[in-house]
Amino acid sequence: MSSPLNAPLRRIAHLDMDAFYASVELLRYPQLKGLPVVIGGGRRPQDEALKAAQGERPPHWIPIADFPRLKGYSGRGVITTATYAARQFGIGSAMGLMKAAKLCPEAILLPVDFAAYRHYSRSFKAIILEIAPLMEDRGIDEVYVDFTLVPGGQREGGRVLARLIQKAIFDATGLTCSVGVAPNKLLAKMASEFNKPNGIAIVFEDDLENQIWPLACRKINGIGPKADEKLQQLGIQTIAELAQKEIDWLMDHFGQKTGAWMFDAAHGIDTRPVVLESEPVSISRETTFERDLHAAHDKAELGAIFTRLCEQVAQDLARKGFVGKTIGIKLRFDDFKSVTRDLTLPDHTFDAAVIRHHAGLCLKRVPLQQRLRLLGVRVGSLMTLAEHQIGRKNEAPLQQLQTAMDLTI
DNA sequence: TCTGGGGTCCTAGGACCC
DNA sequence: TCTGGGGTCCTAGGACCC
Repeated sequence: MSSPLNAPLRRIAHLDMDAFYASVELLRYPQLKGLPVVIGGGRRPQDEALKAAQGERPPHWIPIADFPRLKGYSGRGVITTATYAARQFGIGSAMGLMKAAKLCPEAILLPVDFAAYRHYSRSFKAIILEIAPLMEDRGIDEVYVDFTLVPGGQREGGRVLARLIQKAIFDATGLTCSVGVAPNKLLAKMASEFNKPNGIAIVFEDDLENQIWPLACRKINGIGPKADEKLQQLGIQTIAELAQKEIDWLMDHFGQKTGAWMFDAAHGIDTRPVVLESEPVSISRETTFERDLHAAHDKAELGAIFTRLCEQVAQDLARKGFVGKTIGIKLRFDDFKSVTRDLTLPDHTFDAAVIRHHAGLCLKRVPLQQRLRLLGVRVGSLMTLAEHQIGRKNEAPLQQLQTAMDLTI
């Protein structure tokens, strides 16, 4: 390495809460410890019924087998997460609730409670920020933290600071997490999976061949099912095998950008910084219907849902202080194929009626013979309301300036 | 009885401008 | 006078992630 002698090693941590939703629920209902518990549902009438079904049982509990008897039942819920005890039965996230009910009828079903998870999410992130100020938010249960210049961040390669953060989070919330510390985000993310739950893993540059190369390519954040399948067809299973390929070969098979990225990833190279703040690119709302709807036959119902989605997006924009000028829709048909349409306005907006009107124009561009299972509304090309207002103030002088220049030319 | 919701980023073609 | 390339915006689809 050509870095100056006294320069500290770059030490990036990835912290991942252990079984976050399930752990929060177990904090609230310790009686459920050790039992198969499934968290899911997520469809409004059902969730209401689920909460109403509490009766003699503690809040909102029912065996999953009772689920189909709930008012508003549509059978369309999926599992968001399952406890280890439930996983023993073969239940996994994204599985349909009915399939889970077959696998383990006595499993306890809890409704998803995002407000509670957000509360714990804010708590653990606030604790990290007190200890290490350079944190990147990666969703409700994950963060990256730059340990490089934090006091103690270099001790034992980051292990000492990782332990301190784990303890602070556990003391304040009762929740455990797993931490990986490595020279960059890519490796830290992989390392945080090494010793789950409540574990710490430290990776140095020299550990690449021993610790990273034996892993499946799928373990690289960014290689999903499709890329993995293609790699397998090319005879590549492990990261070691990926690392043996020439960059040109990878670019030929996966494109310039992806090929070069794969080459770097396989060699443990990742120069992405820890990003402290970022602004949203788009805001959307979508919903899967309780039953498939037909554009003509269910016109009124569909129209009401469409309008509600637009109003929700408009509210979200206003609440977060954004305006957008690309209005888009998403449809999913009964065969699960989806299409999108969008259009860009001359000016930004957060007006529900404007969004509704242009979303409606988008909808007119889609043939609607097939039944629909999902409808979504999105607003993109965002800017903050504040920026937008400044822009408007400058509009008049700018036009004057342009006119003046036209005259000059 | 299949398959939620909210995001980001990339690609690729066409329009349009210089 | 067809001949070229670069840049940006728009739109549609898809992979991937939490």
